[in-house]
Amino acid sequence: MRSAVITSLPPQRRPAAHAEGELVSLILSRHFPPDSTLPAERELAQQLGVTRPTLREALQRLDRDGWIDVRHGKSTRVRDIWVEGGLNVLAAVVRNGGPLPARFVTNLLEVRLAMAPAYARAAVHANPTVIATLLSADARPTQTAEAFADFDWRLHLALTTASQNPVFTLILNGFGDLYQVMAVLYFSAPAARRASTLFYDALAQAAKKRQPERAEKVTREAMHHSLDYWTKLERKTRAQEGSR
Amino acid sequence: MRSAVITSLPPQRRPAAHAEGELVSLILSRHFPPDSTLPAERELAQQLGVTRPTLREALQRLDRDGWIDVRHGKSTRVRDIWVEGGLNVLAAVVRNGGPLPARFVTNLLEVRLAMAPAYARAAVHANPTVIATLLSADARPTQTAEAFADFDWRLHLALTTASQNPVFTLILNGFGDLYQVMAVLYFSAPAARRASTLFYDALAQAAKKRQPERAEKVTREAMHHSLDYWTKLERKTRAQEGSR
DNA sequence: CCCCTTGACTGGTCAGACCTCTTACCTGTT
DNA sequence: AACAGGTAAGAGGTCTGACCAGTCAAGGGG
Repeated sequence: MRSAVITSLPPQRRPAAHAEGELVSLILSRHFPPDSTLPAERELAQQLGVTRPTLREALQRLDRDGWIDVRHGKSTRVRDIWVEGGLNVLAAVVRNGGPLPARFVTNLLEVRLAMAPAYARAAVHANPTVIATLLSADARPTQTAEAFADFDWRLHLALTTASQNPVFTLILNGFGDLYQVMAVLYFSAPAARRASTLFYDALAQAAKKRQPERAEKVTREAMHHSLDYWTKLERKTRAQEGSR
Repeated sequence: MRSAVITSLPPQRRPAAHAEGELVSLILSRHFPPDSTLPAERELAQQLGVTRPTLREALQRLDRDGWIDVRHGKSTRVRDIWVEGGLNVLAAVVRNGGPLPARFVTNLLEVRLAMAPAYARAAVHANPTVIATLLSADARPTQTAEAFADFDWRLHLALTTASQNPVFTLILNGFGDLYQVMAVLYFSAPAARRASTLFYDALAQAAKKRQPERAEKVTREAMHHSLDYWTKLERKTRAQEGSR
């Protein structure tokens, strides 16, 4: 790309992406604290080195995600994302390497623990064969963390779809990007892979026998188990470095 | 506002809002079916009666919400929102009066049933006094559907905040707009208001006595009850009109 | 036959002008 | 002195038309 001589320049975000990323960073770093007000667009555009139309495209996206509140006539206000934001902020924070809440992964696992049993049950109730097929022996992931992460994600997505409740799918989509990242971490532990394999077996059984309640139960146990596992692992890690 | 002489003109959306709304409608009506491709921006802008920069702002927002997939060089693709969309599509669909999935409210109530017990428990565990205060007698809503809807929404929001798990809050924010709309409908039934009052009492008790498990239990029962109630009501309505 | 060039098509960005809404301040009236 | 109205500054919203930059497939050279 470009003159191909200069090789190792950073990815070089395009202007709009640059502006957006920069703003997110500035907000996360509290350079623009919540409830403060952003500089006027003309000025801000100049500061970020983009033109106003470009800046505005970025602002529109940020507004939609809940980072800011732009309204005609008034000056743009910075919102408190953790209070007023939408699910998209998660992905954005991760993309920009911002500081996630300390127990962030735990939080995600808690939410999953709350939802997964419900959609697993509904899925087995409404569409057991699809689940059974997906969990059949030959579709199982190989023994690598990446393969497991991918399979696990697809499984949950399939479960929400099969559950006939699109809201579950929409919520899950909000996690998307991070799920895989954190899942690779999680599945890098052999014990985690073993535990999940057992879960898949149990769920496959429940699906084959068309037992929604059983599916709900095994899912809850599995989600609970992974949450516990992560909590312990986190405690251990924190103890041995004492960071952040 | 304005010359104040002409009174009943439709709200008259501004160009950007118009373009966005129009596109959403066209997608929902399958004029632009999922996985199809949108006309080029220059052409589309002309068709919608806006200029390209304006159209692009709308496109950026739609992209962020998961309606479309715009990528440099390729032509913009329409996504299947119910599969690839984010939580924001809910609000957008409602705003544009699109056809919601048939059992839509039921779906929302199911999700709430899955999550509310979890965050109620966490909230009472981490922050019982806040909950108790919020539920104290003098803060209770008056006997109108609107007051109940508002109070109920604020309660759930407060619970997620107090739960110390921001992910719950972010998810809930995604519902926001619709929650209130559907809640007013729900609470227009006196029986629903009575049931919720009992739930508030029980939750207040659990908070005062610092019993997370009890909070979880009463919340689950209450959510279950409202789901059942709605399901029956829906069945009745459907039976007597046989519409859609 | 394959590779690479090239051009047409699509989105991305720029520039600066002008429109519209919000607000606070400054009038003139009561 | 208090209030209603007008007014202008400053913010976002939109328009114009030109040019930049990816993508992909058709066509020409090795």
